[in-house]
Amino acid sequence: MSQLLINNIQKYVQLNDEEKYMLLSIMQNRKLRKRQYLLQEGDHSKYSAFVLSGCLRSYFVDSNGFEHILQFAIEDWWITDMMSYISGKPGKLNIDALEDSEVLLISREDQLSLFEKSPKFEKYFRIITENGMVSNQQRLLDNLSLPAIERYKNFIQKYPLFMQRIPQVQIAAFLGITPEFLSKIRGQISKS
Amino acid sequence: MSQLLINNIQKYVQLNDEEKYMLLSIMQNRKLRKRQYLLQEGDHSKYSAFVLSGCLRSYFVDSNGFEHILQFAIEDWWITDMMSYISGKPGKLNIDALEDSEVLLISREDQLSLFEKSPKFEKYFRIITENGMVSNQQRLLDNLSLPAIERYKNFIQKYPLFMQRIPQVQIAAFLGITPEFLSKIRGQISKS
DNA sequence: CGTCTATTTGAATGTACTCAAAAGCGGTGG
DNA sequence: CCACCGCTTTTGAGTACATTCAAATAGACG
Repeated sequence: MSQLLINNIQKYVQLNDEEKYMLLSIMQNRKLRKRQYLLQEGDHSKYSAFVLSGCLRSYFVDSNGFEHILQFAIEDWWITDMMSYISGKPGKLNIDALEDSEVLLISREDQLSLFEKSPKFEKYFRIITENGMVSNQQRLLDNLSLPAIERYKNFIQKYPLFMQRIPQVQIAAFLGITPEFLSKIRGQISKS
Repeated sequence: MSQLLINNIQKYVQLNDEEKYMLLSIMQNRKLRKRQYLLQEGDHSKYSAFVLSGCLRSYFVDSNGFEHILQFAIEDWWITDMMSYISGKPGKLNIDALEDSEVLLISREDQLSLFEKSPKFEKYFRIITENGMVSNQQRLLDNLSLPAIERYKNFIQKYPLFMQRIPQVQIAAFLGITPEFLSKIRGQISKS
């Protein structure tokens, strides 16, 4: 199963056997039940997780108790509380499983020592971080420039896979609207 | 003046004289007048810019003609249309100068060849990209979870330097509100 | 089947926008 | 150095998008 990670990396850099071995020997496998936390607010996010199967989310709980979702991660995606992961400080995010899931964990320490051992790993993470940044910027622009109905249509188009497995209440928390309003938007769309 | 860039890099990695020379020999100096474009929508963002002096902004113009600001960059900051810069495709952003400015430009090609020549450069850009991603995520969460007045208060706290030199209409376009509404918020704050 | 959660629907409310106009401010030329 | 012009900020009234709260309906799971 960890072949999924190797393949993901080899989209960007070619690894030799030694490098593959180094990587796999430091990554920890963990299974999560649906609704189980990988990380809770206030924890130090010691690990970054690569999803082998299932679906996780990272989210922030605001002062009124509302959840705001930063990221969904299905198979072949990375997820962590980056802020806490790179700073080593306690984070504000929660990460939990929306489905029974299996992940590979890498600690920041191990990741940095991997970078020292082979620049290929640094290159790989530099590239996926660049890509992640672009996604975040695009999402920010969508939030600034589009009304909720357009953001929802974009979401459907961009992440058709998510639609089939993620409850609407979670999608609303990702789009930045209430579940009630998302329901009204859907009614509006299906009539037109 | 390009010492500013060297110092910025040396916060994260130590460069020897050869590396400094490699870097400086490929960076192009450019002066911009106030209101001058560094990049226009539809262009390929060939360069990433390090600001030596002055202030630039990157922004998106929506279908109604409204501007939404993704980033301000003053001295010691990098700015580009990352999406276009890394993909090589035409971008949707504009970048222009809010003040007379001076920047150092690096092309993506030269940047990548720098990475090949010394992993220190890749490390540096990996780190600042990670940091940029964290800022973007924080901003996204603010937009999702806070009303405009709180976002404005956060902005003042976080970027006191910007307050003194950036017009309110630009700050409104960054916060995702109209200039009229920002003015009303300010009235509200100064009364309390 | 029954319980718990997710979704839909509706009425009242609030945050932020639109449009219009006035006031303030800064740069430029006479 | 002042006057004027253009641009930014303020103010106000009316409106719209999205929320809140409540209740009904539909779905999922043991």
